[in-house]
Amino acid sequence: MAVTPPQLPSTPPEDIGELKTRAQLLAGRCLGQLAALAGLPLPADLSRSKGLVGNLLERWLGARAGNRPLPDFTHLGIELKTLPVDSDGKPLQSTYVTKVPLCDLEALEWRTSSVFAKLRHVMWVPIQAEPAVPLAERVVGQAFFWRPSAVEEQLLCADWEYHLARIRAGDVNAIKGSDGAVLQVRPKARSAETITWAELPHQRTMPTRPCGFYLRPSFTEYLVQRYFFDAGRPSP
DNA sequence: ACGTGATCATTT
DNA sequence: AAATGATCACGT
Repeated sequence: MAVTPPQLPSTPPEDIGELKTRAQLLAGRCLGQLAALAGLPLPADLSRSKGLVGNLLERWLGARAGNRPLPDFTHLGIELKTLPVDSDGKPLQSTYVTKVPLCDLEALEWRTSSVFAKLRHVMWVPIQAEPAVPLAERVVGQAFFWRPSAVEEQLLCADWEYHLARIRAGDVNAIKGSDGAVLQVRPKARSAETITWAELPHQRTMPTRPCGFYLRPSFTEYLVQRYFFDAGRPSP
């Protein structure tokens, strides 16, 4: 049977089934082919195009959340994340989630937070990302869907609450990348000199480094392992 | 200027 | 080698 090249969708997927169908057509294809079919040039490397792979997959899957702090497939409540992996399926980078909030801090709650909104339902798309492989030859993997289990949500929530407590206390500039078991707070800005203002409770404000929440590679590695190597196994 | 898409590059 | 802190491009 002839292999039909996929076509760029013009509309978001109507349901998760359509999203899975689109992803299935991309699995096993290389970035060079997908970029060419989309009419986009591929640079030699990602040093000046760090978001290129994510943006390319957004186009191929019909994601349209723009830069809003909402899931990519807004009507489905599903967030798209590409996951750079090596040949063993091990993540090579942390995963950016969303900006760390610096205003209306009193009212924030885990269940209504941007982190929870983004991670409640994630479509992970592994992408071959070893630097030795030319960008155009890197292969798109099998996508998988993840909803945090009760235990996983508790891990995320505990880190989020811990970070928020420090932010509310005015200690955001003291948070280190080593803080948090699965969810980190790290700089997220144009440069180290970029400054924004945190609106702390009781109308205090303070100059602050813009930061983002990130998932540690060890956490996403666990998700990959669970999905691809533990699926369907009987419980002990 | 800010948030999302992330990876880069230096330190540990 | 892994992790942390720094950085690049794009759309709005």
